[in-house]
Amino acid sequence: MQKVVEHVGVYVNPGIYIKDPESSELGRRIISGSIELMEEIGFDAFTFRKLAASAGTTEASVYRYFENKHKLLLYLVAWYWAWLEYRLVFVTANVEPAKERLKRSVELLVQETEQDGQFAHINEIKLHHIVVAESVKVYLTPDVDHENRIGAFQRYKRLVERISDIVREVNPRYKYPHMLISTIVEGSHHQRFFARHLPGLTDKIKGEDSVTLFSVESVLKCVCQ
Amino acid sequence: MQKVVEHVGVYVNPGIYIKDPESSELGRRIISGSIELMEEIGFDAFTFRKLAASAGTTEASVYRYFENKHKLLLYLVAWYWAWLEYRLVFVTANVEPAKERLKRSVELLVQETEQDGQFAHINEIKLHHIVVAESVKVYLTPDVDHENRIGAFQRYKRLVERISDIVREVNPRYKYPHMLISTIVEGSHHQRFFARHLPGLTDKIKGEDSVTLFSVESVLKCVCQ
DNA sequence: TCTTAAATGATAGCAATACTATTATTTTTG
DNA sequence: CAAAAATAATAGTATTGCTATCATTTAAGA
Repeated sequence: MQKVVEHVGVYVNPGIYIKDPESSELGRRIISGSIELMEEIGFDAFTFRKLAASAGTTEASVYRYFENKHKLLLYLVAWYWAWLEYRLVFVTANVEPAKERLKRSVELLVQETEQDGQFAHINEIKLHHIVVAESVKVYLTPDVDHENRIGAFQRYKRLVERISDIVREVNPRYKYPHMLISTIVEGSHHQRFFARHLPGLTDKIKGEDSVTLFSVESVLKCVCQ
Repeated sequence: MQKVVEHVGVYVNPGIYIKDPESSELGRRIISGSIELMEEIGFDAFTFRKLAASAGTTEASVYRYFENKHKLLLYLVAWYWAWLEYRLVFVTANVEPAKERLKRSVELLVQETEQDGQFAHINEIKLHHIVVAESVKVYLTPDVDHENRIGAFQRYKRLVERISDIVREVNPRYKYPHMLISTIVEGSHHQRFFARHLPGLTDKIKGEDSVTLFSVESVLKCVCQ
């Protein structure tokens, strides 16, 4: 029997996995092992065979948890969104005015990640690297529509929805809240990647986190006035 | 011997291919065939074997033009950037003030593509779909740094540079011109994709091209004031 | 026009990948 | 402690990504 472990509010849609990796020691080893390995060699070179070897199990066992490596990436990214949403609650609680809440939300979305001690088997910093480098591959696939139907992007959509609500609070007449937020989120991933590999496509100013400053400034300029 | 065909200013860096596909009839068939096939089945399912079949040639012959399918995608995307840069010259020629030139440039970057009769073997509309759905895969790879060194992203970087120059003309004190432009370009791809598959992440208002309106409005708000 | 080189086609083959299946062994749990 | 569930061990298959070989066509130079 499978127990549903609802880990302090960070909870991933069951449609994504075959067997909940939080429900067993091997499952957690698969998750932590895949974060290590994928961060190191990238999604394309990542295989279940290599994962099994590095996590001390077999290919067949990994397949009992995830249909394929694409679903596993989906799981990692969905976990990341769930984790962000969970933290969003704390970051915005009792903050007034709405404009300040918006600022803090955007900072949460785009800032470089710090380790969160609560989840022993998840290295959040490496997971953030994976999200930056691979998360677009999660929806840029011919199966988007099907995966959307099974709720694979629920967590992402809800996060964007929540922050769009704050945008509307700040300026109810602003026409493109979802577009603005999803552009900033995806954009921050690209910009972090560009800063490392294609500096000609970004602006890195010494001594500041340019991505965060740019994101907050852009959102506020677009929404207010 | 290979002739270099510099097709009305749309010219791709030679480091990307083994043999210039513009230099032979088979080469052009490979390009047009790959645009058709890749648009239909997506980059991941696309293989040289399938391409050869649909273009009436053999796998081995395709390999004489491109090292692998990744390089072929690189070529298609680089061609697209070169084509955009070529059109940018016309769109901005003799336009004053700089703010109007910026507006038109952004429109060119983010608008849905129309067919250009000049290039018989290239379907620009389908190519734009490929760029929207697959172009991030071109740099989100462990080989970015190497490919950057061989000039694979030259065309993209130069396009962003040119428009950043216009931004600086409009407002010399604006701190993040490259970030702004590359965010808007990549963002427009995402938003077009979201509009089709994940509408919850975007805002589609009937009777308008929301992506273009949002992009122009955002750039002007960020740059001016 | 003949000769030679270059480009293409036809075919084969190989290592790696993405799975599936089978059976043996261990672990869990009622 | 028995039965069921989970995992390990191993094997196998179709597809992919790529290389190699050699025959044939096409183009180019003398």
